[in-house]
Amino acid sequence: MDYKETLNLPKTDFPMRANLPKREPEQLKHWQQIGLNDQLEVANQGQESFILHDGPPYANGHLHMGHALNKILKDIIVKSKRMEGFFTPYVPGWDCHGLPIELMVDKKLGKKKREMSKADFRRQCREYAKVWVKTQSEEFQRLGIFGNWEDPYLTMTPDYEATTARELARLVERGSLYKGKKPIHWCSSCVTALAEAEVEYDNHTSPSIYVKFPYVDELPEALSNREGRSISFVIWTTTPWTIPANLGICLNPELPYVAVEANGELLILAEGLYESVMKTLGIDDYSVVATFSAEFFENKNCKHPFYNRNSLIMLADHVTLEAGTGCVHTAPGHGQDDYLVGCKYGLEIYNPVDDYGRYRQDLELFGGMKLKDANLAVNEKLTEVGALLYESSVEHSYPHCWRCKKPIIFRATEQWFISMEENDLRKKALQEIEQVEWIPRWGRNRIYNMVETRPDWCISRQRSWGVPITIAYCEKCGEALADGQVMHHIADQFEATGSDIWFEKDATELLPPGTVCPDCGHDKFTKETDILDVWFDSGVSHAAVCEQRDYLQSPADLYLEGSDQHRGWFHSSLLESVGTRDCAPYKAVLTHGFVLDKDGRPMSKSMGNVIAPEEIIRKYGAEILRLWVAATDYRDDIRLSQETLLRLSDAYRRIRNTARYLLSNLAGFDPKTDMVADEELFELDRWALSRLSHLIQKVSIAYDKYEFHVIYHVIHNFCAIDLSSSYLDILKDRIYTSAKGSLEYRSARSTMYQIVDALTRMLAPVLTFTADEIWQRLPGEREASVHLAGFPQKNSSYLDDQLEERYEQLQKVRSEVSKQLEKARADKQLGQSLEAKILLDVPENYRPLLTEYLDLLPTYFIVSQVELTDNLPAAVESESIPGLKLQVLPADGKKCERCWNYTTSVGQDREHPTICARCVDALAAS
RNA sequence: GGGCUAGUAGCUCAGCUGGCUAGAGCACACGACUGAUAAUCGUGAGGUCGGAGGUUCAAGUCCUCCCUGGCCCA
Repeated sequence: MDYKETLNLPKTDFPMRANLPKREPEQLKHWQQIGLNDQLEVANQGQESFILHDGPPYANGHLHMGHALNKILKDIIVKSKRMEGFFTPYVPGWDCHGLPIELMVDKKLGKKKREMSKADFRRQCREYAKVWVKTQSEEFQRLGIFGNWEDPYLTMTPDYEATTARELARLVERGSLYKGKKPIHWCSSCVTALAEAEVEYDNHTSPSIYVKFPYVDELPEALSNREGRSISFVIWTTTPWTIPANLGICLNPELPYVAVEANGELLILAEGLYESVMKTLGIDDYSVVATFSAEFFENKNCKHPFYNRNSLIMLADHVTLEAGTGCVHTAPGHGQDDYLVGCKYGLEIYNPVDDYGRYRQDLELFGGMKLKDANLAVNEKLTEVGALLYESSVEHSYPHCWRCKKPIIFRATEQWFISMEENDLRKKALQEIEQVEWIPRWGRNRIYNMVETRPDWCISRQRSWGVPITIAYCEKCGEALADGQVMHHIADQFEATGSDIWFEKDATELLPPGTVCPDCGHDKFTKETDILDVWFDSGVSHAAVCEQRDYLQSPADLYLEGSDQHRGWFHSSLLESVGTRDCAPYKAVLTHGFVLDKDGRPMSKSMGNVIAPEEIIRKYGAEILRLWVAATDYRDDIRLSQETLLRLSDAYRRIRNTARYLLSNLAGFDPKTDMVADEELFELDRWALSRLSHLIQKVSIAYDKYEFHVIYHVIHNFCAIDLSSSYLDILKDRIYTSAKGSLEYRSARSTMYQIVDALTRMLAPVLTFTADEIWQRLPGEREASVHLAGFPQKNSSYLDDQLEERYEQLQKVRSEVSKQLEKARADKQLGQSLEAKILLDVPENYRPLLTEYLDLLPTYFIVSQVELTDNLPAAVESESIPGLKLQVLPADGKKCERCWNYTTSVGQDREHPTICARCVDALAAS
């Protein structure tokens, strides 16, 4: 007789190999057929909601790992919150305006653009953005991310643009908006102002010149005897073209300065620098004739080297001894520090440079000249007037345009600003930062420091693809009509057709009928041509999305983006919301780090170290990508390498196989009729359920704290240790050999059923595909998808610390037994552990426990017999359990053909002479 | 240069307020099984905890400096 046929061997059609790249698309299709997404969006409606507001990715290009990381994290959170019982609608969004799209379209259109109206050009941009929204949407969905993909938010839709314009109007109503002249990064090639984020620093070779500014004011006492002699301040600069805009010289109030006599004239520079400067200038013969503090010179004047005007001497902290002369050339229209100190001393924010990088026509000496040629011309002029002391070149880090890569300039132009001080915006924003929960905690400091010191927000962009700044100018007097009501009137028109209307109609049509200039009463207007900074667009999403959709709410429960968004979206959203509503748009902000390669370097095309999500999906499946997100502590930067992916595939297989094995032992199991009552469960099974309950607790806490890597480790360890190498291994004998109707069989199956059911639920937010695949094979009546189900019950009645404690002790002994078995195996004494009998000499502290569990020990150790004895001549003493001695002997009796245990009962039954008594009983019972 | 942040075995992570020979899983090596089988089980070998000082009876854990990275700014 083939007794194998009488065993309850594992049986399942759940495949061992996942073949995820092929299976996942099928599952996605199935979900679509059953309308899963729609069901999820309304699941738990009426319950407490949890709103994770999506930060919009930019609608350009395929997804990279950063996108994948971000959206998968969000997805895990949304799924877990939903399974906890929250109502969790999730509306994905896209950032659609802005320079990068504009430049891409620009490039695509080429010369055609010249014949195009602004409105037509914008339509092209809109189409371009649409294509990428669709592409990225598909790519996100391929990752198993659930959400309202049918109705996402786009910053370019009419309703959204209307909100954007309204939000601007609200700021105007609050008096936060002003037009100012300020030096900003300016790309003469792209003819646009650049945001700081649009500036890249790269090496650049610039001229390096030392220039004399003749001092024309009262002399300090130390030099009073030099009356009538030539005295000059020496400045150093790498931008000769800014000399025509020079209005002053800055000295550091803390530093001593010296007058150096050389070649019959006096030069003034910082004491800490004069020696090196003299060396540079090639002057050997010089002497210091006086030393004095900078204070004396404050508000005194030099003369501009070639213009008939003064250059004011000022004091400022930004002057250092790191380079130059300690006397800093100051052009308030061409530098940030220059601007600030210029404001302080009441200088004009003077900018003689036009949009195209040329001096204005009216500039004396250089009018109309391109800046390219200006450095040379200025140097010539300086030489001519005898002011140029030295000229060379220097390579240094210099700002470049992020798009065209050309060097940019700093130049003051008229711009619209949101004031940080008006309405106490800065102060209120800082207060609101304190109200928000920042995860990790240091995020608070990061954004706080930025808000504390940031300048006013320049929202003007001299571009086409964006929401217009809806301000008109009186044609007659030029006064700006920045009126909240008027702007709301315009915004209302955006609601229907979008902001394109601003570029299609003229001012009279757009403004409320009868609008006249409040200043001069004139009724003809021109439109502002600047558009809004895209950060303003996305910054209003709390108003355009969370407030507009009745199933959402603002402030949102959570914003979740990369840590760069402390300066980006978290920042702009905060300022916009505080500026209009006096409160932060989020209750909590979670940040993740950046995806780096195996060496901790950023991934970049030029480095050739990029791993694309698409590649991972194709090779391993989206599930492995999701597992990677879950397995790593994302609060810091996270690395991604091929090895990591291989390791994760292994881990995935481990989890999958554990589930598969559990399923395979549940064939034909019906929880309705086969479940064993808790009090009837075998002790080992109760142990397993206690372990499971602990796991559920840990996982629940980890989901709550967004610590997914803990979930991964804890579940993986549970599968590998508690289940695979312990519980399931020990259980094999029982589950395979016992009679189907027996309590021992049903107890084991009831337990495995609970375990696999709970595991599947806990895994669902992470292993979205696999969890549902398991779910479909689970016995019992259940929801159509695991994603419609809840997390496992936290059944604390299974928790039994004392039981676990006892089994922990047993486990220690088991481990010692394994070691001895291994030695016996190495000595070729045995193969299968069932061939062994174990003799134990147990120390006092273990004796009561092992005596109590003596009957279980063979099962627990997976050997045929265990005996406790103090007579062990050939025993080995354990290293980790003092006093424990073990000896491995061949098992008594014969091997049972059915259960493979060795026992003396084999041969006793006449009908079944090759099997043991226990198996005979089992056969009789089935 | 500034703000924030990180550096524990090949990989991913534990190590709380300083306290027993620094842990886990995976990978690796070796072995067993062939009734989880492109599985499963066991055993083993891997770390001067980025480096150097210091505080302490005692430091991966506290302090200082340095090195190497990351994000954001200048």
